[in-house]
Amino acid sequence: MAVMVADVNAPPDVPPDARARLYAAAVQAFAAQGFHATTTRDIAGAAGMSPAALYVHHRSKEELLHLIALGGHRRTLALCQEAVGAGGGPVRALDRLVGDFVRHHADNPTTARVVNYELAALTPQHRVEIEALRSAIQTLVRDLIGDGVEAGVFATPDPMMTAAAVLSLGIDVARWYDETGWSADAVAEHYVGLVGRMVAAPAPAPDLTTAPPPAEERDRA
Amino acid sequence: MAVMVADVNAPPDVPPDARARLYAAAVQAFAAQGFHATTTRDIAGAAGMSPAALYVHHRSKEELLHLIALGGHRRTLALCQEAVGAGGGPVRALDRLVGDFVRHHADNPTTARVVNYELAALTPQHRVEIEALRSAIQTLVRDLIGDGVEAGVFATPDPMMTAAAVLSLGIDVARWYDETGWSADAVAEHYVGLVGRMVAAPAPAPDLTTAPPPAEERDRA
DNA sequence: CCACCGGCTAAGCGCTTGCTTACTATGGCC
DNA sequence: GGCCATAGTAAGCAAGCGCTTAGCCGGTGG
Repeated sequence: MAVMVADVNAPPDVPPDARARLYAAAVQAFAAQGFHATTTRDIAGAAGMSPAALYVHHRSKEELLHLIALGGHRRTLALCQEAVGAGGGPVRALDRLVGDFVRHHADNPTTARVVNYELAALTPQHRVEIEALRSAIQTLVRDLIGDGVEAGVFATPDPMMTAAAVLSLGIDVARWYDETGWSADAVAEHYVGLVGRMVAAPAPAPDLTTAPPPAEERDRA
Repeated sequence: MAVMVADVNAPPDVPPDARARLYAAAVQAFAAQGFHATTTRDIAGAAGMSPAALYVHHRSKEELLHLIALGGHRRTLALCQEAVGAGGGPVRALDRLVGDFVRHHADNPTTARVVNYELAALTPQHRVEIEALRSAIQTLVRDLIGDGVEAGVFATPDPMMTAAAVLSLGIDVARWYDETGWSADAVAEHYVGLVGRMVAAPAPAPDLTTAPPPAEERDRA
């Protein structure tokens, strides 16, 4: 039991030592091989300890996964909230959200992979908790895009689907980022541009007395 | 459940019976719980057979995964090749590729999840083989976008990154599609629009004697 | 009628798993 | 020094794992 700090989320714990080492080793192992392919011996060994040491600092292997997922989701949600809360209107908020979201996933692809692809291994209760955080993130992005459309600065036929696409773009970066040599900033910047074009309103609106065309007027051939 | 095949590629075998049932059960189980959390008993049981029956029709659990991954990737590659080979120029080809790619991943999210998220469980040799197919798909999309940029019908600062984004959009659909009530066609159509806007050249080119501005002229605020 | 053969299974082998137990070493405090 | 709490370990348990073995069963050809 030991310290039992009520665990804020991860290793801001008293000794930044063994517990944090186990946490870090679990992140690496879960990301590299998946939760179920990782043994408690793997984790303890990578942290330089005997198999039983894991249970001195953590209740179970699943609790480690829960800790990682919780911390990761809280950080992502906070990042999104800051982007939206900083003001400046939907355009600036979406730019910042996409930039920060992508940069975060490129800078932390290992954690992000665990956070996004290992959730099936959580207990039902923990799953529900994490799913609520994911839902909050999704709602935030949906509302941001919806607000922009209402304000006339974005144009997209279905804001919910577009929100799904924006989140997809960001999350999936973690899957392939470290196979590339690209810098996190370069990818983030590029993605801000892509999303900006995706949702751009057709014209800067020189005339809004007459009803604007409902988007979808792009000429392709 | 019983048969549930619907898969074109994998079991072109003599009896479309036990072998195909095991294959289908493996797809379901790998997608739902992951490869390592799935036991050979799970698969055989879901196929209505005893544990040992799996080994009458397949060499190992990993061979089943390999079969699934191979079939899935071949189908996706073929779909991309058809879109590009159908002619009509880069714009039409990209429209078709995105539409078909997204529709395929929405119609077969279960297979697609295995195909994209369980590759770490393959043996190194099988991994290499699958990675070659993925690389072919990626090259195809990169070249298509690159060609469009050269032809002046697309504009994007980094075609390789944009290709990564396009593939991300399509692949990630499989992760969330069946939590939604959206139709595959609706998602596909929407995504064709999103990608079209992402890569659209700035103007339909009414005047090409003067050099066109090198993209990035979007007014935001 | 029988020998055969492929599909299928009951039983189980050797090994690994997550986790527990019983114990030792260490260091601060009276 | 005596004491206890804490961090850590060696050993091991019950359960479950992938896969094999030996043999049954029913249909088919001679």
